Amino acid sequence: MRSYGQYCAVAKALDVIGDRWTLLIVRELLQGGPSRYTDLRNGLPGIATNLLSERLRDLEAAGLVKREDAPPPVATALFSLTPRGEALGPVLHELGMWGVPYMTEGPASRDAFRGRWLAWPAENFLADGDPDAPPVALELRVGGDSVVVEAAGGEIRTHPGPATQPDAVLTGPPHPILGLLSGGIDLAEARRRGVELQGEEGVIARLRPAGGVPTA
Amino acid sequence: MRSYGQYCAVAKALDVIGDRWTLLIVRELLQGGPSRYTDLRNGLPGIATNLLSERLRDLEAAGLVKREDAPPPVATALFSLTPRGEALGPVLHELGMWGVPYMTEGPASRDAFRGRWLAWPAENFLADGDPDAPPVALELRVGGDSVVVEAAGGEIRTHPGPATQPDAVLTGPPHPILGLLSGGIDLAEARRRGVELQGEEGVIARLRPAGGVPTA
DNA sequence: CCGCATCCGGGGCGATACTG
DNA sequence: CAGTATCGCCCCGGATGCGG
Repeated sequence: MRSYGQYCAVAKALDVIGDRWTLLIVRELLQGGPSRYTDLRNGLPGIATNLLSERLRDLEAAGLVKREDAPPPVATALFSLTPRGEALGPVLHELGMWGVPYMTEGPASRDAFRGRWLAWPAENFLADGDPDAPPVALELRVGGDSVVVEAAGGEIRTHPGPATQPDAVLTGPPHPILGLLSGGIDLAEARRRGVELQGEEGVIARLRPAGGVPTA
Repeated sequence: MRSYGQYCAVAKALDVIGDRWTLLIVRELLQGGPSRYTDLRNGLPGIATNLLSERLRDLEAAGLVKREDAPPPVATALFSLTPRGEALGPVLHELGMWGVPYMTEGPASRDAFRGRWLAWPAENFLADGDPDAPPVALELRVGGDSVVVEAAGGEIRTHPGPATQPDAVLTGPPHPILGLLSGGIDLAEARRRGVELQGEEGVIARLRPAGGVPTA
């Protein structure tokens, strides 16, 4: 990308990751770990193939991504983040948190969706209402893939699913699940809109203790 | 900007602030407070006037910026951030911190510079080495404007200068000042490269206690 | 099938000129 | 001072081709 020509940390950062699609590629690698070209293409609906390959080359040249030849059984290239690339985690976290309000308005007509993208709304809306209780895991299973939300000791963590032993599983379309997490609708209303809950119902109550949005 | 068409918090955020120059305009408003058009133009060397006005319109439409008619003595429009715009503070902070390493390599030949841009390197490299001592203020005066770095109770804060009663003032070209802050060069070498120190020399020692880069 | 390279149309961007 | 107007260019998007 064309440099801003400013001796400023923010401008220099944008010189490196300001190109279109670049941060979304980093998002994929952060959430999915080492990935094949096709995995990335699949996680980035809408990207043109030439842009993906060009960005990967740029990111490699900038030292954020490294390309490895996979071990024998796979025999294909794997892209993964270098430490410098992983250091973008906090940036993406803050950016995602800032963007969560745009999701509560519902998806635009033709928006693509992946279940793992619920990680940011989950971290934003949920809290561990009972820090002294044993850890619980809630799996959100939407549109073919899933995120696991874990609450332990007052902390909320998310990582790509599926979970080995989830205490509860929510299945259904993205918008009512989001409404349930944010407190905009209750469980009965969510069920009416296609959400199914397996496992302990108490998990939901623990993660959304106030019945509203905490720390808004 | 063209939407990514993804129902993801990060993608939605980039739909709003992913356009070129947009985050740098927010940077100016965050650091400088309510600003006139010309102030923004001055703080954003390299931007085309049509882009600045177009971005300001977009930002206003998105609810991140509000335009106010200034009080009588000034009689010109002032642009300032809404709460939603100010909520980008943590994003810019993380982005700036991530970009600091690109500044230690020195400015490119034709890079523009403003003293306040030293805020991020200062927050990154400095620490309060003596939390129990009374607060101190260090002013960095570079290229016509300045930042104030305050250390109090173990915390480092920065805000646009000048300071009312600085305990020390560093004046000089950006690169050796940065080298001094980062620990890459010592005070004697910095002086050789055009840096001048007024006030208490001990302030420098307190802010760079280990003589190296803390929490690297 | 995977991982690109190439080609081409359209629009965002950059620089300058111009206006109230 | 605070923008608007204009124009060339390059980045981006979409489609297709192609070697391993």
